[in-house]
Amino acid sequence: MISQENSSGTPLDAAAPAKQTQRRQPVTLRQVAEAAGVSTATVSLVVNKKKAARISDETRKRVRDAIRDLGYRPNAMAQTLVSGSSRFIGLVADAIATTPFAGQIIHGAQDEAWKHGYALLIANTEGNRELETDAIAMMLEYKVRGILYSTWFHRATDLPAPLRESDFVLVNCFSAEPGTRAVVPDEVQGGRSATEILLKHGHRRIAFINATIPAPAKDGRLQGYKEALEAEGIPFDGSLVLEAYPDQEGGYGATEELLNRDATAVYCYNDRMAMGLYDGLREHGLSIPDDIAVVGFDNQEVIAAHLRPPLSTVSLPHYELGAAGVRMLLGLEDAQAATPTKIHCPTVERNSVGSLATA
Amino acid sequence: MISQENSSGTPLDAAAPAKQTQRRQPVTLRQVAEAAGVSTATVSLVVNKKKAARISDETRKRVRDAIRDLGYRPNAMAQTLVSGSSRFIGLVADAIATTPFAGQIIHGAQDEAWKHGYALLIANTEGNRELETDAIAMMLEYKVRGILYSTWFHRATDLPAPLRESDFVLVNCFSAEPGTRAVVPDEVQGGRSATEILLKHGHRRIAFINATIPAPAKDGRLQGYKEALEAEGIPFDGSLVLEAYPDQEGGYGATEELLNRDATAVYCYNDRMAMGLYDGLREHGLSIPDDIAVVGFDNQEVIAAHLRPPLSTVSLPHYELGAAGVRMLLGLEDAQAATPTKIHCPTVERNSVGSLATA
DNA sequence: GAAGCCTGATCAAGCGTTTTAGCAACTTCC
DNA sequence: GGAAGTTGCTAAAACGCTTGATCAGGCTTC
Repeated sequence: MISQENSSGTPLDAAAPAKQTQRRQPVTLRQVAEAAGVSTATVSLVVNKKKAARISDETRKRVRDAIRDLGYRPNAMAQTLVSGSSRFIGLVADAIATTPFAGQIIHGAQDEAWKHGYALLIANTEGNRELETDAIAMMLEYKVRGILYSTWFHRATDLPAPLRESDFVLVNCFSAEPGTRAVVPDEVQGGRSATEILLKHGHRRIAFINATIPAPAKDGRLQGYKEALEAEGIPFDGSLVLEAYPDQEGGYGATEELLNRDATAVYCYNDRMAMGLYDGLREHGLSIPDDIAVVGFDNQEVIAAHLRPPLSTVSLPHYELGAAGVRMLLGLEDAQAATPTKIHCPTVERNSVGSLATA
Repeated sequence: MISQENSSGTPLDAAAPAKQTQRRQPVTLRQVAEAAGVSTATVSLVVNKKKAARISDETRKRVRDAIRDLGYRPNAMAQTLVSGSSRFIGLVADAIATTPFAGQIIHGAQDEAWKHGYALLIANTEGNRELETDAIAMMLEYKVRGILYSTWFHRATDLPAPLRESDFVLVNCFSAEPGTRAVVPDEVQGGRSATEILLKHGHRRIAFINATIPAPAKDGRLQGYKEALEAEGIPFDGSLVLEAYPDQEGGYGATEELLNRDATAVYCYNDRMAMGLYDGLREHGLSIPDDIAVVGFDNQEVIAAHLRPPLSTVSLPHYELGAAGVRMLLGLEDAQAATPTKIHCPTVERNSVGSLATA
């Protein structure tokens, strides 16, 4: 039986199954040094490829051989101890599993972090304040370089107190407090783009099914809709703006009302509403896009790309939000002084608006 | 301008924007000790609530006051250095953003890990072997307690070499290598359950649209289907088993063929196929569940719960997989010797099978 | 041939904890 | 009143690494 290198005494260890493979005690710098017949300082210099250091090729090789033979891996904890700050970036998210959005934020943040040699330390808090505080405390104890505080939908947020003890950037949310860096989707531009897709296809009477729930997205997307119409010289007609709960049932339920409006096209607050609307329209024997064109918002792949017909929509740039958050945290990207940095929402054109004729 | 506590010299620091709030240099044990007029040993004992330690209430209070006043936070890196192993569990995933599944594994793993005082260190590798190796190396350098290696769909996998240097558990995948611990969904039981939903509603002629792609799920779900029929004394009829690509288009495309089979119910390999099938059936003017009952598999919320009618399905227990993986890693749950531990797939009944009469 | 300069390496301090051994003072006990 | 305990606390080593200071020896240079 192999002895446990960790006998620190959690009762867990007692129950641990036999090791799947003999795992050696971790090899230290000192052992490498001894094996190579040099000092630990020398090994350290070789490992870290310090160009300033003067080490002969011969020694360098001896050290490298020893490292390889022993399977040495630096102890990042020890390194961090001396350097004072780790290569961690913390990411606290309020809903990792319940929506596909957080996943993309994580993905973007992780890619960007890795690019700069950082690893992500993730905490899922489900919006629970106490968990949040604990998570941030944990991150602070691990001396993270900074923290990304993210929400699954774009909204205002109160900062948890301990966040201030660290460098931080808000992702997909923002705070009223001055001087907080934040990165959010450009809802207004997104709304404009969504509307423009329809305008481009010649539609003039475009309905908008907005959400009932107050949110930056609700205001922004409506604002964008108005701007797009205005740019085309089409007067805004409030009767074309409906409201419904932003999910499939809401979209489905809005069908009747929509049909009263005599629109040739409709822009839905999100893809889920569009999915419900598809069902409603179909029940009325209407075909998309011939009888009515539809665009959504969010680009939830599993929905938008696979509806019949596939849904034109506008992407929420979650990946980019995560990546931009990391860049901002690392000071690679300037944060505007007062307002959150806005990330472009790209359009994704599919067949729900008709053949892709350009205006 | 506040001086940077981290002047370790990444060029990034130069560009860092002014701090959002004055952040003190981290407070150390020694400072607390000085403030309280005691030794660092005493502070450490108080912080760690060692019951064995004999500290007077008066001293204890002085120390606690100092901790509060100074806003002391232990340096986890230093703690790890002395204890030899961190409170991290690594999780490497091959597709964090592209599917909703990994999110749930993370969620389950994180909850369970937190419960035992561990934090999750996450790496998204998109299946890239090199990234995987790097990620595992990073985790080893941070002295993780162990590593969860997970895939987004249930499959066999080759172990990346460095994984063996750590304690590890495979999640949602398995290896041919003997003695590797793994936790996977119970596909056979899932297939049985899916079929049973339909049997329970009185169906006897049940079609199964299986996937074309080879996978444990393909075999297991078919096996379960057969078992369920057999238990009811219904002879297996191979002509009732179709195959299609496991997505919406596949399901849609299978409609015609399905209708030739004269089945009163159909069990789809996954929810996405069911979604496509819904469209196909509707185009034929058939109604669900009256003309034909449908069940899916996976319980992809955004689809299954919101189709019209909502889809009965079987859950892939991703949350449980993550949680069980952690428990197994910590030795809290026994791993069977030879085969992966199988996690139950619960059924989720909705209206796509008719009113919920019990057999 | 001494002063100075490279070159290639080592020494040793220090990062912030934990933890064991031990010390001083006080109490108890006979 | 001295041995034996008990109580409350501290000293110091150790964890694995980085890094500025230092050193030994050989080579130039005048």
